Amino acid sequence: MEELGRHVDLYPYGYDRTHTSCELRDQEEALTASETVVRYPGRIMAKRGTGKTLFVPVWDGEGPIQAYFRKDDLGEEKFRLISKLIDIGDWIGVEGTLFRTRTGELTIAVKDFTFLAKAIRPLPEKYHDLSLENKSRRRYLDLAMNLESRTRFRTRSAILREIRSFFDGRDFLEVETPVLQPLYGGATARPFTTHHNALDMTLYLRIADELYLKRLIVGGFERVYEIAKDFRNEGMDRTHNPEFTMLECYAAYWDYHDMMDLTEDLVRTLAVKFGDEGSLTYGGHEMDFTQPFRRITFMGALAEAVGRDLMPLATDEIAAIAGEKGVELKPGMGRDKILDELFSLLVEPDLIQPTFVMDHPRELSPLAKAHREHEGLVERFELFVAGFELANSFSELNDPREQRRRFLDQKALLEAGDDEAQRLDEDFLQAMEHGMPPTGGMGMGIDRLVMLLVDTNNIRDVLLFPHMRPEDAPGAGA
RNA sequence: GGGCCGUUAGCUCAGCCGGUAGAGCAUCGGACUUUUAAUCCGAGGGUCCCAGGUUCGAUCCCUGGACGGCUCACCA
Repeated sequence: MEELGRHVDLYPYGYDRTHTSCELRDQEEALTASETVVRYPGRIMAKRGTGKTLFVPVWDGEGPIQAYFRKDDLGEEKFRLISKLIDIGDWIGVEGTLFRTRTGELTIAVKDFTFLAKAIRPLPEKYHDLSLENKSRRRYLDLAMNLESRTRFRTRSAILREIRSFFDGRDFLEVETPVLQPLYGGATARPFTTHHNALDMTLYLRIADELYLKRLIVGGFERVYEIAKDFRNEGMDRTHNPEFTMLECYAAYWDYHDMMDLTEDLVRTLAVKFGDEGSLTYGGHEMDFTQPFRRITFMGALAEAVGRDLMPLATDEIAAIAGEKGVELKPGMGRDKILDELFSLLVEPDLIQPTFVMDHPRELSPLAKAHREHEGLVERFELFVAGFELANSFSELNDPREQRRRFLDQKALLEAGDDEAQRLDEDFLQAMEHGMPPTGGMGMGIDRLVMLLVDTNNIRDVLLFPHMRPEDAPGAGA
């Protein structure tokens, strides 16, 4: 290091690149014929010396190009410096002409080279994958070592770009609403809590965007969407990270049927773009998105699974059936909660092909509008794919009087000890009292969507920096 | 939060019945002028996750803790 540092600048300020690795490959013929001198920067990923020559694969953002150092070309001193002092992991720029070795590898015959950044820690070993923990904890190493990993995250980016283009093309306005909220709402979940010093007040990290986006509908924006991080203070596992990305969209004058058409259109568009002609393989399941998505009702699917219509039954009768089917009944579970558990157990696992489940029981959906025909139900749908919920949508409740009653019901649940019950948001109610047009709304979990499209069963594979406990936790070893 | 499994060199991993530890890659020294996981010769590198306990002796057995993986519960 010291010896090297005396000779050259190890951390210069830039490098004038003439070609990327892709461009070198694409323009090989012309560049080789004209013996053009190219300048190519990247990271050294291996080092193979044969005495008075040295072969060094140099990777840029897209892939490798081999650099070839030859003593006769560089001179005794420079060749010695290079072959001794460059290491795997270093960033260098090489200048020279393009040729193919006799084994057919596209290679730059190096005339000159510069360090761009000297690595003082080694890259991990290249024959085995990093452990899952190290991949997640030190994503930079995963990305440095695995082209598939880079590709997966590029795909995630492309999916988000496609979603934005989909909504932009349908006159939806992309907006940003607060992450820090004095009151959280729009979903049932425990929040992260923080504190604003100057105002000396408690603030919450949002668990959903819903109530702010609806305020915008009240304000007169007819179509809005937001792609944003939400935060939920719940357990972490293969499909849950404390912060995750959610898409929410709202359209004035729409009901949940309109929203269902939009959702189907969006998901099909993505499946066509990122799948194999509109079909996707996920966890060994083959799914076809080209056909119209199946549409079933919540109670209808349950009736089929149980063998009888549960709608007319009283709570204790439903509880008895649920108990028989293996639902773990807890005290305080209402009728709709039991139905929901029964549905999760009996119906959801079989919803592999894209399926809309419609018209849910009312209690589970405090922000959805009552069903226009069926007492006790709301106008809601969930989209299931590969057995998990991908999207959730309502004809949004826009009657402020009814909304207040629903909030009061939730408040009663809260006081009864349900710490996930929704809070009464007076400011939101006041907005709604000014009049919210009939509105359709939809939310979609983007991380799960990406998991589906890239066929992985671990959310950490689609999050660049998934949440991990600190390696050196306070109190470790105590 | 519960259950099961794991934590050993920079990385990926072996380590038998309790006797103070190994491989490959990486690193360092040497040989080699077209290599592809280059090859060949040689060397260095360890708080065996942490704290207790049992034992003449613990990487190994026991207890507790930390972190990780799978899984169940909760949730998206």
